[in-house]
Amino acid sequence: MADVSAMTQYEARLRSEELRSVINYHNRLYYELDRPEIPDPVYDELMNELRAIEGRFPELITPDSPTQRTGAAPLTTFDVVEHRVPLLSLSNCFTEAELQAWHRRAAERVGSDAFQITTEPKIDGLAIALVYEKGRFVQGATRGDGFRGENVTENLRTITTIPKTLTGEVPEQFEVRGEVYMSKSGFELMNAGIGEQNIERDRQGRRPLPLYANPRNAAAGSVRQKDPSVTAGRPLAMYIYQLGWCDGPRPDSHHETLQWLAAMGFAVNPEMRLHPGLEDVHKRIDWWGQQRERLDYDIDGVVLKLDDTREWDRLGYVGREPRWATAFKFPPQQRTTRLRKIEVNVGRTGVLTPFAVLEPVVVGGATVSMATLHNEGDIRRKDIREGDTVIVQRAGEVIPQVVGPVLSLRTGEEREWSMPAECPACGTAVSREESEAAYYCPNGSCPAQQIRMIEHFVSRGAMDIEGLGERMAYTLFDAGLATDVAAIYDLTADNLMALPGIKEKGAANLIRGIEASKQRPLPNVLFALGIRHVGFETARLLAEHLGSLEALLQVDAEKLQEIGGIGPVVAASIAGWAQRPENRDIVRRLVEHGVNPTQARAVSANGGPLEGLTVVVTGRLETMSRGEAEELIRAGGGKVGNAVTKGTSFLVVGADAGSKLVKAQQLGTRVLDEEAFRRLVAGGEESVEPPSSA
DNA sequence: GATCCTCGAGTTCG
DNA sequence: CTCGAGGATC
Repeated sequence: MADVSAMTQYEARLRSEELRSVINYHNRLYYELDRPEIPDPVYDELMNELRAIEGRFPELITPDSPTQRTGAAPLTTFDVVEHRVPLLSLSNCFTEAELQAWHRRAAERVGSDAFQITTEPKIDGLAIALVYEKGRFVQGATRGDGFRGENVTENLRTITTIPKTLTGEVPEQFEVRGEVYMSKSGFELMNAGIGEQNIERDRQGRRPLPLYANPRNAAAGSVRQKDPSVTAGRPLAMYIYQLGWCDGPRPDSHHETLQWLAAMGFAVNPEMRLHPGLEDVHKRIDWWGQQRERLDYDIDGVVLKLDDTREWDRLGYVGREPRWATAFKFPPQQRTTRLRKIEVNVGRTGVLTPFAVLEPVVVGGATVSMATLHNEGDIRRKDIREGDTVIVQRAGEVIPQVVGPVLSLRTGEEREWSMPAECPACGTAVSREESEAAYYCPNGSCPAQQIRMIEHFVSRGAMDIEGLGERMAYTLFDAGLATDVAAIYDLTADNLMALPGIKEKGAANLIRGIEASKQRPLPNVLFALGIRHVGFETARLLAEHLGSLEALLQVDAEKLQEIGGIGPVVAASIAGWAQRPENRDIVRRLVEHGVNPTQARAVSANGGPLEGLTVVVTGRLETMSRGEAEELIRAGGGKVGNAVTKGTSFLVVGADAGSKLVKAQQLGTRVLDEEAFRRLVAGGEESVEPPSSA
């Protein structure tokens, strides 16, 4: 978002005009066509910027500004329903300070800060109002613009969690409000189903059906189907969160109201809580921030309401937003920012990888300033240009990713990008194999590649040299002390102390780390050499075949192919590497320096509890590290898998598990938690537990 | 020859 | 985590 506080009035006017037209455009896509082009948080951000500008320059507010409405005009294909009491929106809080400010304002009007508050997860679905007469469901409508919505009664009748008739004593006429949503698992299944239909359609030469981007869009699209039988086939559900209007007496508190509604037969979210004060609310919000991925529905925040409904009238409204409620919004997982330029990174194999240099932006709690763009083809496909406003998200909550440009914000100043003709590190002309996606720097002595090679050599899983990381690798290379990986073993304490920032102790530590690395197992050493196509797995196979480091100098491409898992390409790569004089020299010097790989422990013959099983680990484990878990699997005679496939025996799942867990559920793969996994490894689950074990 | 699976390589932030 | 590509398998 642009810095509004620094804008001149003239800039603000231009920007607000631009934002208004962009937002109106997206409103139309979203509300009328149900085909949003940008994700909700991005839309929210545009709205926030416009609000910020209008807040600072109120004279710029126009009657047609999207901030002056709560939605868009309803679709014409459904009958219009006038809401007897409008469905308004909630104010938002993004920080603790904003939340406290809301609480303080409420406390002033209540005359005390000792009031109870309810919280419930804010489900990302669509708001719906249901009208009941004499205990029967008679009408359901979307929120629309808050005053008038669409009559979608027939479609809502197909949702099983919406009661058609109520039980017990109920008011003559009343309205309830809630959220219609689609579960995450239901959404995955539905999209998978559409995917299968599309394969069939493709065979028949028909156009594919559109996939829904997320559960929210899927829910909205499903409720607004012309044919109720289509809606009936969609996995929709509804939670009621409020009593609208009511002909008759109603409870004096929000939590009692919800209990009352639940007794009538409505589905009420079981996660609703009553809190004595704001401190307790904070705890619940923090908890939700941690746990929200575990829910089977998307939430984008937590809704707070004063529990005492008699206060609601006294507190009233600010504009369109009630003072007695607010929504605490979680930091968005997607944001927009400006893509300043595209630069190129050189990998250890010479692969050139473009990455985006971004205007720093906070996404999901971390400041993102760079993101990989994979390769030139990907940039073309997504039509990403330098200067674009782009949507950034964190894949799997961690790795920043550029989703794509916001086309509607193009100014015409953006520049298309293509791979430079020369390597940015050494200036050598780049090349690309016809069939491959990546460009390479063909210069083996390119400094960037050499540094990456050293980083790889010393990294965890390879020689694992303590005290030698990315930074030190650069320092050594820069000082001419690490011309190749074998040169590391020529280092002396005196050499090191001549370098800036290294004193006696640091030098001694590093020398000790280098010394210790000489005893790494053979697979690690082979992996460390950085031979193309030889990752850790292939290095293990190779180690079993070779038996020693020296044997690498005698390899033969034909022989290598006899090893299961090694084909012609990998064999040629290994043999080619071993043939080159500079590589032979490295191996010889390593051996001379006493790099004496201990042979890999023979794969435990049999009898292990995991014999013949492939195990995949995902999520954050509580009592062991990822590496320890993998060690346990191997020790038990099992194989460590990277991805969940139908060959996977079971999945060990920790906290915040992501796509792997979803995949396992789809495939019906057995899922174990840490506890069960430990039991299995410890002695097999069938084994009889001795009575003494507690 | 097509398809499924596994592996390799590059990836960001704190 | 994601993509691309190599290897195994039918």
